[in-house]
Amino acid sequence: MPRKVTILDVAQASNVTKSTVSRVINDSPLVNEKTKQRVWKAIKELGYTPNRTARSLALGKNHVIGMVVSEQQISDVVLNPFFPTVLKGITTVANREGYNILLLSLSGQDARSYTEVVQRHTVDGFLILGGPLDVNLGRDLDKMKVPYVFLGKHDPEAEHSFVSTDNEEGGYLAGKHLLDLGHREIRLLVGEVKGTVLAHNIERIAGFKRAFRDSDIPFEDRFVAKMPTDMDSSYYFMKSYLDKEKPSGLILSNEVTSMSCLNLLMDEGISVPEELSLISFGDSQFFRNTRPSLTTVSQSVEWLGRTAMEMLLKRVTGEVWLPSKIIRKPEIILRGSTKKCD
Amino acid sequence: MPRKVTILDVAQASNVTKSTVSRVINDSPLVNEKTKQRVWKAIKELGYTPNRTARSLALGKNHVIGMVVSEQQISDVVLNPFFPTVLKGITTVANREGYNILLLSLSGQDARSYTEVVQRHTVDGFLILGGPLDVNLGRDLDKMKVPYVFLGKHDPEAEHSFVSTDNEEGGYLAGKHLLDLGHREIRLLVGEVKGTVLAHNIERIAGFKRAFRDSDIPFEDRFVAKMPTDMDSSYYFMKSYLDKEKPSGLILSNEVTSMSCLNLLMDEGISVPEELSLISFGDSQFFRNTRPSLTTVSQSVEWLGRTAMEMLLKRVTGEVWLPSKIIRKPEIILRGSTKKCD
DNA sequence: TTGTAGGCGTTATCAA
DNA sequence: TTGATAACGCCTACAA
Repeated sequence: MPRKVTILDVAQASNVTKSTVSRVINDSPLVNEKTKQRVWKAIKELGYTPNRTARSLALGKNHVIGMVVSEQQISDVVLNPFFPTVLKGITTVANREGYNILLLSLSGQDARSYTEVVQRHTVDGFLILGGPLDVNLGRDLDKMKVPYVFLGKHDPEAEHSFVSTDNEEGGYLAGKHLLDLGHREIRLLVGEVKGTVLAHNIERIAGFKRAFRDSDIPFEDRFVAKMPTDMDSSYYFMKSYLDKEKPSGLILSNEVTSMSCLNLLMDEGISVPEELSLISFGDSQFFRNTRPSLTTVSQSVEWLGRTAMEMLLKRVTGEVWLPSKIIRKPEIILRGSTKKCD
Repeated sequence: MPRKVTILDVAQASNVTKSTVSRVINDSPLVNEKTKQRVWKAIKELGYTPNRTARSLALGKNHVIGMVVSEQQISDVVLNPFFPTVLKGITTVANREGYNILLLSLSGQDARSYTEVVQRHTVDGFLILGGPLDVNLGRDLDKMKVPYVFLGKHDPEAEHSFVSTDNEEGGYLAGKHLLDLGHREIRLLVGEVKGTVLAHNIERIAGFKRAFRDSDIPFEDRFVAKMPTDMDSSYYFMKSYLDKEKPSGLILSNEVTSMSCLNLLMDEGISVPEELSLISFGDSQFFRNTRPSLTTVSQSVEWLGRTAMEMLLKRVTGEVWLPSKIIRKPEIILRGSTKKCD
């Protein structure tokens, strides 16, 4: 096998030095038209393609974005439509701008394991997928001048760069919708991971309470409950929960638990929305194709991915360096799973 | 901001040269225990982490695998559980072995765009996700000594490295199962992409026919039909198809069209399996959680991902270089969507 | 056991 | 307009 053809081979073949070849492939204006043609000819004939690694080393830039997914999440990925959807948004922008995505999974959650990754891989920036992170991470990365954007992490108080949806508003919308329909026995069920409720759900609960205040209806603690997040456990949780509680309206925090719930209700012969109104948080497209289709507080997950990537590339190129936040208002998409309480 | 700490900084801090530091971080045996300790101490204190790009350049290796997804596929990714599932298998192995995944999307389908990618990115190998590829690609990559594995591409004739399931056998299993249950009006519906039937479906059709031969039942061409693959089109296709045809058994080629079909049958009030028996090809886990749960010809998608990655890494490390093929027999998982024809 | 020196493939800064 | 030459950060003979 012929060894890889380098810039030097091209230089010799076209009777110039590497410098000139380098200028040619980088489209520098200060090179004679004639030699330029000669060099291109040699490039074509030899089948030369610049080596990215060498270029990265010289430039300190890669055109590669590290997409950080905690190991826990990467296991949850199956059947949870969040990941592929957000990835679609991310890759759309990345391809358009000539960047590639390096999948990085992290075992630890501390800032140190991130900064280690930062140094190990010469990536131009990090897109960090949600989940509970060290509070100082954003600050540390900023201090190290490492471009990053959090996706789906919503911590309005901190000076981080992130793209997220307004979860408080989402909780409000869901609660308000059911209350407006006349439901009084309504429940918000939020997932718990290892005993803790994730930040976005805490915000949703806050919004949920606001809906009650807003409607002058007293809120009671029993209106909120925690549940497991995987398909099987959530199914059995729902089963026993509905043995005790008899809500007329139910709000679920993600696609997986909503599917479980839908399955259970079908198995138990409880009809939606006749006997129970159902709302799910989740991607706008997902519950369009269930039976019944679900009224959804929409997350626009693909939009999240696109926007986060665009924000990140602006930081990478230096176009906009300052930390910035984009919080998108969710919308409630009315479909067939909610009706007036009679 | 302090500039990045390099091997030289460590060397100076510990009163040795870069060579020694290099030996220490690469765990070379020929270095004094005492200096080793001294160097490690400096590494810790300075927070040094080796730069991967530089290392790649020197070594010609990266510990990065390029995962090639055609642009068409990356758009199909949403809601199609194949991608996240296979990705889970891939990342599981990659993490275990210390490799990372670089997402590469390709616009072209010709060998040239691949070889270009091969040279551009210094990745150690390519995992190439299914779909219709240039027939010569495998040969060309082999010729260039570029490690690769096709995933889900099954071309038993060619001397390629690939991991796949035995689609012919899958078609056979599905057909045989329905015939054994006494069904005679059965249909195999395969997706068509831009007017062409993908290779794996052609094989399934062959197996489907074999099931008829095997049962001494004459096969008729009308038993096989092509259908669109996206959620909406396939729904409307099914609608008009079932207006004309009245099968008692139906086999669908993937998760998306099966969901459409399930939705349509529910909308039309056709009960499964009482009025129609249904079989889907797809991941073993997916249809466990539909109502009814579907009898599935299982693809073990996660296994595919794991196995392909393991095979690839063996080629990358040189442990096994020769092109090899792994074809897994599918199994039929009996669930609630098929019953005896009465 | 450690140091020296050259190379991996590019880019960038000077001179010429 | 082009050519030397020195980085970029690490690895590895070869020498000491």
